[in-house]
Amino acid sequence: MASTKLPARQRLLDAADKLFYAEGVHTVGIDRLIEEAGVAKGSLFYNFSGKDDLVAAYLEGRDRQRRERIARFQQGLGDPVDKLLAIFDALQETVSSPGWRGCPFANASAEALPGSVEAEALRAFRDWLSNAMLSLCEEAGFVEPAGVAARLRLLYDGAVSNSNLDAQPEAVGWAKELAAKVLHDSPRASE
Amino acid sequence: MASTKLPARQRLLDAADKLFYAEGVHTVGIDRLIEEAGVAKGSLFYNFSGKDDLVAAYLEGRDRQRRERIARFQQGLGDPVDKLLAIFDALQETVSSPGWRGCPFANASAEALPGSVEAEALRAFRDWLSNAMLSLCEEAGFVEPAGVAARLRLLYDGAVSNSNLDAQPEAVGWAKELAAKVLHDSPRASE
DNA sequence: GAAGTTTTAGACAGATCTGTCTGATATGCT
DNA sequence: AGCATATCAGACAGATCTGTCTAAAACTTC
Repeated sequence: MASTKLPARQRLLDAADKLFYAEGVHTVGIDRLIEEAGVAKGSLFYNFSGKDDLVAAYLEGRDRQRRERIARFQQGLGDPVDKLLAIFDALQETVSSPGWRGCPFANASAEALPGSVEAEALRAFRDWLSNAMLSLCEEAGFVEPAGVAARLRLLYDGAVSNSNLDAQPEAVGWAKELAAKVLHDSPRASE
Repeated sequence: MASTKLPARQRLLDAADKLFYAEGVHTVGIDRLIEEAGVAKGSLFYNFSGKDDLVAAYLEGRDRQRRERIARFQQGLGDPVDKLLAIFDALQETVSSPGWRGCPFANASAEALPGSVEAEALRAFRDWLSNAMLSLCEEAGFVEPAGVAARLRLLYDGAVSNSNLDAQPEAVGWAKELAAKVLHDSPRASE
């Protein structure tokens, strides 16, 4: 047999990532999780302070994953406009991956109370992406970087929402196309 | 005192509309509902077959509301392009209303199973809106009506998502602006 | 091999939530 | 008045879910 018996903590994280995303953090209970992970209930509470803690860890993992994916697509690009468009390429990969079921942060916090770990994770990722877009728009020398960034954000959100709800992966392509148009048409200060 | 003591069914619908939207269909339990409505628990099950039935009724009401709002903004307009843009005006009103907390259908079905009343309600509204947009794009004589409609849908979804998650009501204005650009730039068959 | 850490299986407590049931009471119609 | 419908208050059942606890076993590390 394989010698790769991962520690309980890791198996729980794997099970959480799979089940929480596929079925929802509220829907999946502790019993389902430990069964999927193949660990005892006690191990969950030994490694995590509770379900919320595991949910937070799951969302942190997704957050890190997304940032890394975007960074990977931006690697080697110098032009900030190219970097902005690369964000849509990263999204294309995200929504094309098997089992795509929409933004994990939005799903988890859809009916969560403000201040919950779910709501905080959503906010953290959104703020990071918004700031990243804004910085690139400033770097690109747009006269109104905030306005350009906001429009890109709108297209990004639309693509996420649309690709999920209508199961249309092409949505990201349309969004990128419109984003390119916005970037092309927006006035830039002469350098 | 006022003689306007509404029947239990109506008071339950009012309470459901308020609480389900504000706090989520999963978060709000039966006890909260009957307390808010000021009815006995028995009355809930006398008028509805169960919580799901009440959820369905709540979502049906929201669906009707949205369609009526769109119809109201389209009233008197002849040009299909104007009617398409009027959809964004209706959305502007929607997201500007106090207590806006995002699309009720998306919220309710965020973690719902496929086939649930929540998922069905979401699908019903989405299909209706997509078809309405497509019909108007055809009527307007676009060479590729489906592509134009899909792009408008993307902008609509982006505006909904963005206005909620970032609390930016201006998002709808940007979406309408981009929609106008799409409608203006898309090729139309000569009539 | 001894000591400390990690994991196991599962019973159990405590909270919560949907839905049922009862029996009395109110309301509206004829 | 009389009868069907609608509503009331609340106890109760049954399911589910998070988290605790226990006592033994396995694994690590020195």
